[in-house]
Amino acid sequence: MTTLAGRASSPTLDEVAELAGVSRATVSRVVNGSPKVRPEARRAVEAAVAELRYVPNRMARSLVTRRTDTIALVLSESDTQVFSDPFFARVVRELSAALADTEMNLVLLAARGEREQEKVGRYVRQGHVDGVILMSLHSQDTLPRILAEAQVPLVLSGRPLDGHPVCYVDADNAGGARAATAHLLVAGRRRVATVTGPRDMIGGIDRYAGYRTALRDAGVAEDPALVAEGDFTEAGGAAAMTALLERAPDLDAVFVASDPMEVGALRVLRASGRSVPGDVAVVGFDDAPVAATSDPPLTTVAQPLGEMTSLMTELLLRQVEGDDEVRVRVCPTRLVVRESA
Amino acid sequence: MTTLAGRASSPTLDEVAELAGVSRATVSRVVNGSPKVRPEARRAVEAAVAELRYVPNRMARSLVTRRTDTIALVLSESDTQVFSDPFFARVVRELSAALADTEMNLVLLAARGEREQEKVGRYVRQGHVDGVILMSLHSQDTLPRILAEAQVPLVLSGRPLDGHPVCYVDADNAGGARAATAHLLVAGRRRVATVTGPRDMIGGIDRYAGYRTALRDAGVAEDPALVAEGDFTEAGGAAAMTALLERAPDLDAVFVASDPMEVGALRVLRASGRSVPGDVAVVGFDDAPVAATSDPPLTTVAQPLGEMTSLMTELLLRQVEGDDEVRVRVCPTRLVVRESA
DNA sequence: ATGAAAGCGCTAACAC
DNA sequence: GTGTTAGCGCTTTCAT
Repeated sequence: MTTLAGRASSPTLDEVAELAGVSRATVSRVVNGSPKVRPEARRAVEAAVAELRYVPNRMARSLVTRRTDTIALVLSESDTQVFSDPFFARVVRELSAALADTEMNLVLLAARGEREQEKVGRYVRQGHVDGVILMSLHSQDTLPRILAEAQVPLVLSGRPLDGHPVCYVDADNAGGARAATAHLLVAGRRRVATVTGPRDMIGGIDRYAGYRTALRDAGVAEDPALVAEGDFTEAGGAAAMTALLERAPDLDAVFVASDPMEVGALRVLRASGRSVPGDVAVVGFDDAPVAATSDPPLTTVAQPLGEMTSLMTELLLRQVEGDDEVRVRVCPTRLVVRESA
Repeated sequence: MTTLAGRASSPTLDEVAELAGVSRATVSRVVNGSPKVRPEARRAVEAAVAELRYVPNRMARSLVTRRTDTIALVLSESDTQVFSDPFFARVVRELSAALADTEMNLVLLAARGEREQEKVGRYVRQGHVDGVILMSLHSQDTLPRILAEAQVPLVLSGRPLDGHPVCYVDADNAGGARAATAHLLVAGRRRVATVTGPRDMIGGIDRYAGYRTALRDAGVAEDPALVAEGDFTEAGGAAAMTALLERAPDLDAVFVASDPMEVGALRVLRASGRSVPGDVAVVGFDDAPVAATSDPPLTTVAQPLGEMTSLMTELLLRQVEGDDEVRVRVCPTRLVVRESA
């Protein structure tokens, strides 16, 4: 009992060493799993550790190892609520899964607005984390630059808009959009519209580019009346679809550049009396399996989110281990045909 | 240029001291804003800090101060996606707002499943944070106990189900539900149904209790056919509403225990051909301002989320400063009448 | 007002 | 295999 008496502050390595009758170094070896320790001594140390409920002081350890064993997922946005986005929820889940077997910890940092972004930058520069995975959503974001200058291992989720030479993992958004659009054209659709994402997000840009490529490939001229910009939200998708129906009532297909927007677009489409996919064929970009709940299941472009997140952690951990190389990965997307359009 | 030559590792206090021509101690004083330093020396130090881009090493500082200046918001859940919940998004926003003027940092820790919960427990015990705000959603959660035993400053969001003597901030869920139900009864509604939350969440329990209290106050017997359990999601609300309409087609009012559920319930209600609030009056519990987007605006019970989060940080920071007292706050909820039911 | 010096708790050579 | 020792970068008495 006396050993736990002064429980004001937690026990140190020395106290464990004394109780176990060995030196600090040996305790350290046991705690860090070094094999060069006699089983006998090891047991004594383990007993002492258990009795004192010893937990190593991270600050002391990090001060010498220069490692914190934690990485940050930072979410940079101007004002919108990333958190409500099921896509983001999935990324978090996949990331913690990827780190589950590691002894790496994952912390989330939210940076809305300039002040918070600077706070996050400071946090990172002070050495709280070994590396960061950055989800920066809009082009005018300053955080990518701040973090790049902080000299901290960094992996971007999504290709940076400014073409900065930085490590990133992206989905083949253009390829997926192209495949989706081509699928509609091949099925005989002649008036293929699109609900795009915002022009300042890489996903919106690339998916629109893919749509255009498919049209060009098929020798179809682009009709501005068939293009409406959305904002990746359900409401935005509904608004864009409404605009499309007004401008081009004869459209017979639509490629919707995101999941939530697809839900909104479908609602408007059905409310207008059109049947799906009878009158209008729809292909959506499946960020997260939201569409799976829509009825009936539609053809979608699937993102390999699991693969992407494990690649991001791999690339990041490599940098943490000292790899200087700037690596880039673009994961293939694939068209999942769920009905005959 | 030579001063930035070896930019491999960041500059230390000594380097700044040498460049400024003062001692480490003085640099430390300047960096920490001590007033006991000659303006002249201060300027020299500031110049050196700027030139070297000096940033204090947090680990070294924390090792001696025993403070990290960061608190964690930990989200404990078994499997559901808290992240998709707009309520949670609002809490995060309010919390960072409350800490914006502080030099406290906020990190989010997601703990899904037992393994991650233990990882979070370890993270906290190792001294990475000065305190934690815990959003534990289900009753069988082990994290509250783990953290309580970790001796770390702790504030729960929501009253703990097991009545453990711990600091927490809660909304007056029972009072709000009671007011909502009473409002419906006073308006002359005779068949007041309810869509409850889960039985293992404090919010679900307390709001159901409030509903029952209101019935008892009015001398109305509770009818099991008028009670359906939801899961706080939109889909769950829709399912519960469907069940209610089947079991009690004559219901003329319903108290819905959460925002997303209200959206689902309204959809079902309207699809059934009933007018709202003509045929069926609806009052929902407004966790986040989702209902504001529903049409028409309905009467709701509003939670003072801003007040709650600032109370949580206040209570937590007090503990960090050494306050032992176990304090508890229950914030009043208020009925916002938006239409004549 | 400033500097010298003593640690904070830990890891990592280095000797034995 | 184990102990001794020297720091990691910082704050904080204590003299001056």
